[in-house]
Amino acid sequence: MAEPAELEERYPPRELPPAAEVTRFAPSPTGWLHIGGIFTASVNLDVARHSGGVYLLRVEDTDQARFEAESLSQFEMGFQYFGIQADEGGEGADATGRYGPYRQSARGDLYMAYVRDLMRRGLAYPCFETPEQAEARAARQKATGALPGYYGEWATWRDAPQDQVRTRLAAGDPYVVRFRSPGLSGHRVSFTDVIRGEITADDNRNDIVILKRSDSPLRLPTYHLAHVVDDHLMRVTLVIRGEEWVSSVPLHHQLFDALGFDRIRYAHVAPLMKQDGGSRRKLSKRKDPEASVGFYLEQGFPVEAVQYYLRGLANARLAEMPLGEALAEPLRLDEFGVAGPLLDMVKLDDISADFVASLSGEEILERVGSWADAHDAPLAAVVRAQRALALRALSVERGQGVASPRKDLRKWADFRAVYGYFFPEVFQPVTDAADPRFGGVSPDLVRALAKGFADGYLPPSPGVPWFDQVRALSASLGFAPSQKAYLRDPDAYPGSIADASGAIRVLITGTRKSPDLEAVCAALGTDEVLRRARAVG
RNA sequence: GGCCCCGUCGUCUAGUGGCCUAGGACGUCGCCCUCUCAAGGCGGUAACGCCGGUUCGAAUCCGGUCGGGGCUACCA
Repeated sequence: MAEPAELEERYPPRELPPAAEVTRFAPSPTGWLHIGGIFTASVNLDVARHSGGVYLLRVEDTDQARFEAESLSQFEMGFQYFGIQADEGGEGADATGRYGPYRQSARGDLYMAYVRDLMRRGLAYPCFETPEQAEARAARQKATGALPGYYGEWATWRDAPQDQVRTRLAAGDPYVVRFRSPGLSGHRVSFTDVIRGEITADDNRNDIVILKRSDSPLRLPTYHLAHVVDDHLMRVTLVIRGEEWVSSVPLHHQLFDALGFDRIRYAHVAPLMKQDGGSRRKLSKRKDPEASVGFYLEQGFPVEAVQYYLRGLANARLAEMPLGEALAEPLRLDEFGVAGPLLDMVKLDDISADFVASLSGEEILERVGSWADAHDAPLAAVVRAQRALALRALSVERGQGVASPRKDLRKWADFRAVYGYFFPEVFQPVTDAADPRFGGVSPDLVRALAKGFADGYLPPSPGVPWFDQVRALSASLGFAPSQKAYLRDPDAYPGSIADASGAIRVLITGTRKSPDLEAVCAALGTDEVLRRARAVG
């Protein structure tokens, strides 16, 4: 096993420009990433990139109980989708690199080297307290109003006689290793957080566990030791992590000091929140589907939209910029809000709709296609087989010369519902004249409208007011020429032009809500229009 | 309970003692456009948690209070 001095040489300081930051994102493999994780990872990446530094990914798999095997591939899918490419440690389990390994389960020897070092120097000690005893201790502390933790009179193994320790060791009794905290009760410490400024808090005086129980298959460190050892050895310069860690900083500083490492700067970012009844709470993967990165992939939210939204939450200034500019603009840590923002899916929808509306039909089709490949294979097949039709459908009220492009797509999962009827493979012809979708127009009139429309059908052509044929047909069947006219004297008409064209719309599209009928008919082609119009019996 | 952090429209926020009658964006409501939608145009709605203090003057400073969040694990 290596000595600390050798490790210093094995992992020397990086040769980087002065202002370059080495950042990292260190998720635990417990399923899909949390969307807040994507947020934090993006911030780390952004800071490293814009400072000319290095962004690395480290997998914190020290919790055997919560480990989920598929996490690693889900991480990769998530990072790939959001374009978060790590400079080091990014290629999953086999990641190699100058400062690796990048999975904590593969770094056992490193942690052990430092635990041994601390023990030799009397800064750590074995503790034979059983889980049951720990529970009893916590209960007694609670009952007597004492602060929880392993300290003072409660720290029974802190200064246990050497021979007692040796006996237990010889007997093979399981133990954990605890850090001998130098913290004094009532002692205050302060530090500067890059986002939150100066923070003063009680010093840590708890002898926390740094090495987990000796009877587990792998001898693993707790987060605290792993963080300090890893971020030092990987020569990280700025730890950007979730706010839940702020209160551990005094402890982490003690660990850095005890190990003889330089302290690292911290930036703690506020967590994404969720409205829950009258109050708010941390967005939770367990309770909130939108907390999981898998949700965004399944729904097919455009990455740019999600990133734009998230960046706007981080730096409000960026939310006021156009999307492209905001994505290129460096994030500024000192502009971060310190209170956790509510994740507003309505706002995200709005941003997404705007973004999709800025795309060309080709671009949309490209993205819908690759989304469907993974999440809706039948749709993928249709869209690829009918590329020309799909492009015609996506050119309806979209593309150059259109003043306000359609905003009916927010995410790729919407495509089937919003554009599905263009495709004969997806569309179900409406055959029943009494179908409720005709909205109160009598079956006889529906049949008359269908027949009249089909028999006299004039395909769209430039310069011809196509809709006039619908007006004429509508009028010939007694419908009012406008909604206003109808409302003035409802008894005089079977409905208005809106009802008549609505019925035709249902025949052609299966829904009362669709874009301009002429444009839809142009995209479908005459044969298909007539087939649909004649489907009703 | 202890420690830390935070408190401006429903949401994200602008605001750093007078430019604040508190601005913007999303939402929401209304009107217009209109063959239905998605949009678009125009207009409205809505906030400084509360109580004291400092000051000629406070959203901005101070104290208290209330509310919210985080941590308090052999989870990260």
